[in-house]
Formats: sequence, structure tokens, C-alpha cells
Amino acid sequence: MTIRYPVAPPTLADVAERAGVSRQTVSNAINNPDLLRADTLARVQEAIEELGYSPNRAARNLRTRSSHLIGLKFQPAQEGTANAAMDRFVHSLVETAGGAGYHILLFAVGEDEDHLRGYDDLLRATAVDAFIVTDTYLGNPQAAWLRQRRAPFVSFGRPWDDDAADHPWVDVDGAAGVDLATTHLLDRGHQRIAWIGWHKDSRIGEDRRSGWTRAMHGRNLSTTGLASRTEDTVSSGHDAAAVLLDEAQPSAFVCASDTLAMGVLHTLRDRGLTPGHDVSVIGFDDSQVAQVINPGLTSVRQPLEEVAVEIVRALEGLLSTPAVVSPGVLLTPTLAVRETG
Amino acid sequence: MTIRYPVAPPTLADVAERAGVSRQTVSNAINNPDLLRADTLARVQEAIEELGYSPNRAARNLRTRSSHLIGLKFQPAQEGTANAAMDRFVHSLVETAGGAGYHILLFAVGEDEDHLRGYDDLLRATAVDAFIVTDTYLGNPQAAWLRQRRAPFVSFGRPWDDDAADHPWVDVDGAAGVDLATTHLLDRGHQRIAWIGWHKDSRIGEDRRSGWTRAMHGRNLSTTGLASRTEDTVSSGHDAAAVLLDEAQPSAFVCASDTLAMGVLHTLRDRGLTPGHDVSVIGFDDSQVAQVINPGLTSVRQPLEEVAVEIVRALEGLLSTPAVVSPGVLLTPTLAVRETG
DNA sequence: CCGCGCACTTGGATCGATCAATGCGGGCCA
DNA sequence: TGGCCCGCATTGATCGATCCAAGTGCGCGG
Repeated sequence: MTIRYPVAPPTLADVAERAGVSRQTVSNAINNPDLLRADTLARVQEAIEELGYSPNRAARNLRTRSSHLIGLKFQPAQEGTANAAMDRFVHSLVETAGGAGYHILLFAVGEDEDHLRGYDDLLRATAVDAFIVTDTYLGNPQAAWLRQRRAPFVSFGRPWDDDAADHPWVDVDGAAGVDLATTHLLDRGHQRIAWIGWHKDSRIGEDRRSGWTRAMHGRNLSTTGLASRTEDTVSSGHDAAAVLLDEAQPSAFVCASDTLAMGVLHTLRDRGLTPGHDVSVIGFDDSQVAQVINPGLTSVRQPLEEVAVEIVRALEGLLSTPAVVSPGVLLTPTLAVRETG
Repeated sequence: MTIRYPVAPPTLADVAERAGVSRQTVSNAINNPDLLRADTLARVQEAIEELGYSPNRAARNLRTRSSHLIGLKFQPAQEGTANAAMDRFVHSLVETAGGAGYHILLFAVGEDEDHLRGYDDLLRATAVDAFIVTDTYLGNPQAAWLRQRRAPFVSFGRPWDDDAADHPWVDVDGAAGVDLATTHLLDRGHQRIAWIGWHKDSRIGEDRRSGWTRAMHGRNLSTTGLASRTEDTVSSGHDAAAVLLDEAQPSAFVCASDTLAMGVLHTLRDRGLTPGHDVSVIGFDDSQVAQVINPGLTSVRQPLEEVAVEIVRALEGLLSTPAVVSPGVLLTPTLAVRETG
């Protein structure tokens, strides 16, 4: 704590001299402490402490051909939507990765230029050890490209339709989450529960939807006429709810996102219906919006902290012993129950 | 530990051999292209292209003693609040920094351990070139500590009460934003405009509050009895609004955050008052919540994209020529007008 | 007393880009 | 023709940690 910069930081050789041992021994003290006798180790650690030594990252990276950096393409929440899972996820990730000795490197790729360019540069420059890929939507070329490049990566999201995929992945069981929400409503006596989701080409959307049909059919209830597929915007949710209310008279809505659920709430407000009393509404993502509105929006909450833990675990396996083939991990969301459902 | 490549990545020497020039020339082609004759440069670039060469980051970092990495302590939005500026800010930052050849390195420091430990490690290990500090609240030791360490950093936020501070900073003029909001209400005929803000020891809160008093006094209107200071939670805003409505009968509220504004909206709802019609409400941060609720919440929007640009500019000045002393930059927010005000 | 293994030491090489100094050929001017 | 500068090539050294191979001193069991 008494060192002033910008004097040259101490090197491993400085520590060795101070502790009266060799460079090799200091290196071992740091990387293979169990090779040293207890008293020697203590002496070296003391010298490290006194000098405020910390191994130079660049030198270490050069020699070991690894950076202990994980690349993550940062995708912010879209304006005008309620979905903000990234924020919570990134935080959990940074914390967990930090515990494992890794840091998160953010990068962006411009909209116009080649989307893979960013990955390529970082990879070739050995700037990162691995990537975390977050959007595995249909036709997303990232995963295929990374695999072909033999770049280590873990994806948050299943390789939906890519049967050649053999990379580790972690995902949240959206169907189970929606099933949970639907069952919660069924247990409260609802029979006519509507679904508002995304277009058919969204695998995530179809997965979530299947949780609704599963729960409904499990109670021998029909789902015909009770589903709507639309864009992920508030106004789309608003319109879809209006149509469903007119044509199918549902007593509750389960939505693929909090954004859509907000649209439903607006429709209820238009018609003087009280959410949670006249009509129940459940969203998906447990966004800040769900938490601060009144009445509070019941919503499916993804276990993002666990996702981060599993992703880091997978990364460690991937980077330490390449033989370990970690399959996918599927986590189950919970339901944050509030007033609307 | 190692990135599995089909083949070892090409080195600068490989490029030199292929182009029939020396290592130094290739290095110049990359770092000082104007030193080369046009045809030589073209030949080298061709070789780079053919081999898919990208300079090894670790080697470059070691030699140049710089990593082109900027450290940022990632702070997620608090659960149960509406404030989510970080998300938007980080994205802008990543994009802008990327354009300048820098990447953003996220790190976290555990709540219990020494808050400065994270900075220290990264700095000593020459893992980052500089830091971006985002919370410059009263008594925050980071800035002082970093300065004492002579660590290059730029802060998002003024050094409020630290007169010894000489580091570059970028901030948003909260007072101007609130002035803007208040004036907007005044222009619409409001006279009794209340303020709900944070406790007195929050410099940011007091700054924003001053915008309200400035605008009110500018029209010779009294502010006595119209202000409330509380915690930044929805329920605090709710309570404060109730008290103010009872005791001062304001026709409009300006709040230090969207979170507080949400509380106000809940109170209006309790009393059957229509936001924007009976009583106007303006928040601060233009969060997702402000955007998706109905009626939409008018809110002060921070120009986070510009903040990012200015911060990167300051960083570049800081890292290129240490002599350049960039003072602070103060940016003016805008008002996102919606139905509540 | 020998041999073995533990706990180190020693010196050198290595990773790959950059720095610094020198070499070299050709053009320009006196 | 000689001297000089300019553009570019060449080459060894350097950054600091790690890897590697060989060696030393010492204690202990056989």
C-alpha cells in the first residue's frame, strides 16, 4: 500500500531477490504453491506483499497463450420494451467469472459491417480465451462460425435447430416457466387462459408457448382460439389483448414477455377492468417494469445468477481439460407472484 | 488453457517472409503506414490479408506496456427501482471505445472485501490502461485513491466536493435537466410544482433539486412547503406524494428519479386522479418503465451516448499525451415528453 | 556409506511485437 | 567525382513470466 506509481512495477525477479530465492521458486509459489516447503512459501508471499507485486498480465499471457479474458457481445435492452435480462445477467457473470479468475471483455460489432468481424479479430489476436454467445436465434451464424473456427465458446441459449452443434450451452426452460405460470392461474380457478406470444419463427417463443399448451391440456382444457402471435412491442400486446377479449373472453393472460404483458394491462385499463381482480396477467422476465408498476406484474423470473454460474463452470471445463464435453444445462425459472396474477 | 487452432496463428515474421520484407517493415506497415512507399505498403497488406494475420495482443501489450483495455466496474440496476442508465451507457461506451481501438473490461468487487482491491490488482498487473469510475458520491474513496496512485482514469460524475481533484470528468447537468422539466410545466400553466428528491447528503440529488428552485424562482414562485426529500424507492415516492398532496396541493410533481415518479403515480391512482390531466408528473432517467407504462411518463433523458463519446475522448487525451489536461465536460439532458406531463 | 528423492538453484530459451542502431543503395548538390 | 541525406532493410535486444533441463545440497532409509 505504500507503492507509488508510475515507478516501474516490481517484477518476479525483484521478488526473488527480496525473498532470497530464485525466480523459478517465486513462479512456483504463485502457480504451484504445493511444491514449496511451508516456510519458503511464507517467505515468498511476504516478499510479494511487501513489494506489492502482481504478475504482469501481458508477459504471462504471451507465454501461456491465454488471456483469462472472456469475450461477450454486449446487447442492451431495446428502447421501448421492458426486457432487461442482460443487465442482471452481466452482473452475475462478472461476479462469477471474477471468482474463477476471469474477466469479461465487452465488444460490439457495428450493425452494417460483418457481424463476425469482431469475433475474428479478438480470436486471432489471442485477446480472449473464449466467448459467451447470447443470441442463438434461428439462423444465427455465430455459433456455426465459432465451431468451425474451433473457438471455445459457451452459449446462453440452446442450439435450437443445429443438430451438428456440440458446444456446451446453458439455457432456461421457458416452457417450464410458462407452465408454472399457467398452472398457477389454473390453481386459482382460471379456465380460459389466453396466450400472447411471438411469431412462429421464434424458437424461444414457441418453446414458451408449449408450456402453456402443456399446462392447459394437462387439465383437459382447450387452447383453441385463445392464442395470439405478434411482435414484441407494447402496442402489439395491446392490440392482441383487445382481439382476444372480444373473441374469446379469457379470464387470464400469459405472455411471452413483460413487454407484451404491459400491452395487455393497457387494454384492461382501457376497458375499466382491474388486473388481478377481473382479469389476471402474467409476464415473462421479471423486469424492473414488473416490479415497480402498480399493481405489480406477476412474472416468470429467469435464474440468471445460476445461469452465470453454470456458464462459468462450462467455460472452466472447456478451457482446462479439452476432453471434458459438457452437455447442455437447462435451468428452471421461478414465478414472482404479484398483484396481477 | 490454450485456444485450439487448426494451425498456429501467423506471426509478424511469417508476414514479413511472405511479403519479402523485414519484420520492422511489417510493423511499420501496421503502426506507421505513412513511413512506407505505397507499393511496399500494398504488398505487405496483401500478405497480411492472405495469411489472415492479426498482431498478437499479448506480445504487443508486453512490449508497449499498454493493453488498450479500459476497466469499468459494472454496477447493475437495483432491483425494485426504475433506474437503468448503466445498460444504455455501457452499450454506448463499448461502441465508442471500440471505434477508438479500446475494449471495455468489466470487473466486480465483492461487497465485503476491500473495494479498492479490484482496481489495485488490475492496475499492478498492467491489465488495463485506465479506469472509468461511475460513482463519485460523497466520500467515495475511489477517485482519491486512484489519483494518489497516479492511475489514469476518467469519471462519469463530477468530483463534487473534492477540490484537490484534477482528473478529467464528464457529467450530465442534472440541474439543467430539472430546470427544463420544471420550465416545461410552468409553460403549461402550472404554478404549484412540487419536488420529490433524495436526502440532503446526495450531491446529485441536491444538484437536481437546484434546477427546480432555479426555475421556480425565475418566475417569482415560492418553493416553500413544496419539497420533500426521501429514499429512492417507489414506496417513499408514494408516501411523499401523499403528504405533499395533503399539505400543499401541488398541481405537478418533478422527481429526482423515475422510481420516485412511479411512487407518485401510484398515489394519484389511489386518489382517482388522472396523471397529466389532474396532476402532472415528470421523472428522471427516461427508463424503460417511463417508456412502457400507460400513460407514458415524461422524463428527463441523459445523453448517455454523448457521455460515452466525451469519456472516450478524454481517455484518448489522457493516454496519448499525458500533458493534455482535459477539464470537465458538462452535458445537457433533454426532456422526453409523454402523457403525464 | 551409498543412493535416492526432496526442495530448491541456475542458466538459458521462449512467446511475438516493438525499439534502436546500423547498413545500404540511389538521388541530389557542390 | 565526392559528400550527404533519404528511404528502407536488417538484426539484435527487449518487455516479464514461464518452461525446461541440469545440477546441488541435504536428510534419511537401507
